[in-house]
Amino acid sequence: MSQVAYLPTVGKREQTKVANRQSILDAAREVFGDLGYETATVRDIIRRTGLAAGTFYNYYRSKEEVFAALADDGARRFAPILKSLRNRGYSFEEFVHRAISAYFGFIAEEQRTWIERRPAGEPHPHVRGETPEMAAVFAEIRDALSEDIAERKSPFSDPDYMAASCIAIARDVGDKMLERRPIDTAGATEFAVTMILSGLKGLPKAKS
Amino acid sequence: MSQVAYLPTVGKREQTKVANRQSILDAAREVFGDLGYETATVRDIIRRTGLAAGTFYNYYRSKEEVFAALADDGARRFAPILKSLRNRGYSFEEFVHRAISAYFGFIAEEQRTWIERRPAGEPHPHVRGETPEMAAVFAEIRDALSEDIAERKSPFSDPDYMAASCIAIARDVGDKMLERRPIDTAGATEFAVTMILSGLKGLPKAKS
Amino acid sequence: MSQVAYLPTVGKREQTKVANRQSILDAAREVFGDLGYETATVRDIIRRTGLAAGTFYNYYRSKEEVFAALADDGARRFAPILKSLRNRGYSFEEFVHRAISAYFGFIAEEQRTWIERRPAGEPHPHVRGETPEMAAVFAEIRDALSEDIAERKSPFSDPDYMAASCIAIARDVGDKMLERRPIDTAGATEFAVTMILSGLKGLPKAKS
Amino acid sequence: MSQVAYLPTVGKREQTKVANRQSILDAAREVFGDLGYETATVRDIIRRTGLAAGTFYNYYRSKEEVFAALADDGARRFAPILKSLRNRGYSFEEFVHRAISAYFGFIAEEQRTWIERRPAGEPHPHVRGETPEMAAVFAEIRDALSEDIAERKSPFSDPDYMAASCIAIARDVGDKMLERRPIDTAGATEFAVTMILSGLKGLPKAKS
DNA sequence: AATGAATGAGAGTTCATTCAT
DNA sequence: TATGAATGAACTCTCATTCAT
Repeated sequence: MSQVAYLPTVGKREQTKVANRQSILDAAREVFGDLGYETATVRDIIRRTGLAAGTFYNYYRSKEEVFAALADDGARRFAPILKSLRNRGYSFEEFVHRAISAYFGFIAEEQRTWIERRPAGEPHPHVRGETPEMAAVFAEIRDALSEDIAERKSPFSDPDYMAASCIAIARDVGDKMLERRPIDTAGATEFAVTMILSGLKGLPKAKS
Repeated sequence: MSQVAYLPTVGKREQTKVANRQSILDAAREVFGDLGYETATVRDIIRRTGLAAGTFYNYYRSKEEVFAALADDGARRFAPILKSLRNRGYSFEEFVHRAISAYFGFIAEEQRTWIERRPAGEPHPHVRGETPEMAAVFAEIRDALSEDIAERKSPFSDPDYMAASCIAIARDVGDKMLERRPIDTAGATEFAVTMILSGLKGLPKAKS
Repeated sequence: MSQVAYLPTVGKREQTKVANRQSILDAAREVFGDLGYETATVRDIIRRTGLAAGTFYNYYRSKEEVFAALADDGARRFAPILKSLRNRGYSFEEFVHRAISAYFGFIAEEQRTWIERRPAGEPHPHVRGETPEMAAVFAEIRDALSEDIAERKSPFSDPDYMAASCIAIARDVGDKMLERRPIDTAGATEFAVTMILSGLKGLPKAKS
Repeated sequence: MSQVAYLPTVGKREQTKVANRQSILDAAREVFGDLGYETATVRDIIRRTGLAAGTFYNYYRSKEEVFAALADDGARRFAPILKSLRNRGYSFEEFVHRAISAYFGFIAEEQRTWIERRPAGEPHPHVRGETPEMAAVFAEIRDALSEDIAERKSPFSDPDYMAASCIAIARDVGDKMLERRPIDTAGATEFAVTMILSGLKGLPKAKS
């Protein structure tokens, strides 16, 4: 009666469902970030959530599934940017610049939203401080770059090593960037792109 | 009884002690290689060893400790090479070349000794196909590079990003190198060094 | 609105109440048939029902209770036949014949209605392929027979063993009968009755 | 030193191992008897044992495996008797008599050793009061009988129903026998054999 | 020292049942 | 009355670690 007709009513049930799903995702992101994918357990996620053990399984069937959901989420949010990258007829230089810039922008934004407090002593060298979202987006960038390099019949030798190098620089400079305050995406982009492009220029041309 | 009295010998005890320690290390290396550090369990190591469960704890107190021992082992073997690098008055170019070359040589050798068969589908992007030794040596190289870059009052801006980039290239090109047959350390070195050096040259000079 | 006013009707509520109760019973019968009583879970029943989990508890308080309801149902349908058996002054031979015949007829009919597909490999010898209804009717027959034997001051020794034997034959021949195609109740009845009656005749008379 | 040389020494370890294995088997038998195979859980068994949860798995890998061990045990103890039955050239009458007698003897002995106190109210009609051993031995008898009947080109019709009947009588008279005090295996055997043999004699000859 | 069974914490998962909507 | 998400107990099983032998 007191409800405006054209607004879809959202019951309290619906609300808590959404809230729970979200809090599981949030908890999972934190746990994956803190512990790493392998070390993280479903129970860790649940605990951080305050929900009952069984509740987790109303939303996701396994650790893999939450992880995938998180990764998909990142990939989905990043998709439009990436798409714009793929379609236009950019020069290689332009492409690299935009890709790196987009990637750095994304992870900076991620980090900003999830200021995770990481205990000072790294529990183990293999644990990486990425959220699944970042990992997924990184994978997208990696694929885009590899593809672009492969497609362009690059004059340079060994596109495989080339792609690996570009990606390596992007990832590690990105990581370093996140450790600084304030986070300067423009500067990091500038650095990485320059490093990549002039690095590539120094390479010998492929034998024809 | 059957021992010749006047020759200083190692007692049976000592022998098996050494042998056991070694066989634990060997098993651990295989297991870490096959399963990754996180996924590997002490049980896995013991199983591959043929020893009793309790025996493990006579030598190492935990998975971490074997891992560290393995890493130390690698670092120790790599130390002389690295030392020679640090002491002489090489130019930066020379230094980079030698460092990368030494690193690639080391991991290629490692890999040759431990042809680990890794299941085709990477279960997760974060699992790396390195032995603890490689990881340790990588860390040494990283430190050496960072230090060298920092020390030289490099004319280039942002030594931190620079070091990160160099290291990133070294690691990822190294990884790719290991996937090829035959393993061509010279070629990979050539590539990585060129990429690094010409990349760095393209960077703007630091503001003075 | 669309209901004709002057006809006494069952409200929608009543209708769905009946329908729900029935669909729970149907689902339960299938589940018990497929999985066996012990293995079956309330969840299994609910799932096959399409109803919400909570709805089950508006009708039955537990698995035991649905089971009992199903059994009662069978017993109730069988009751008239059984009653006719108890009241008339049949000879023992006649009684046995009619009882067995009635039992076999009932279970054949049951089976016909609920062609349960049972997985080939019996997971365990104790799981029986009966519906609760069959079990209940079997219990009725067992009681009737025992009673009749006890009442008749049978000349034969050991009415307890006698009853057990008759019942055993009835049950197991009945089970076998259900496995054949076409189901031949007349033949099975013939066999079981003959076996029972001539078996009993061979027994020694009770000591007087 | 104080040990007699030709006696195999049994360490304390060995002793407790044997004792534990046995106490698991004993607990399992009780639990299966009380709860039935489906309802019984590994935890139930462990609990009755006083051992730690993990200890169970040092001996058996699953509920199935303990069950099988128990059944095998019964079958193994029964094997010699059964074998003597299969080999000799007994008449059918003689065969049946010996088989039933052996079966009743076995279950009486079982029961005597494991006077399980069963709560008065049967928790559920499907739960049978047999140990896995009895079940296994029953299966042996069933097979032997079926085989023998099938082999003899019996003049009687429908060997399948015949076997079912014989077995049914054996089982159910056996069950009843166990409920009486004192347990009279001779009497029960007499009854069952007579019932079976005279029952069979009454059957029509097979059509030739 | 080596052994290997015992231990008990804890992981993943399912289930009966409740209760706010 | 129907709904279905939340709950938490309980289950199976594995693991690191201890300790009597």
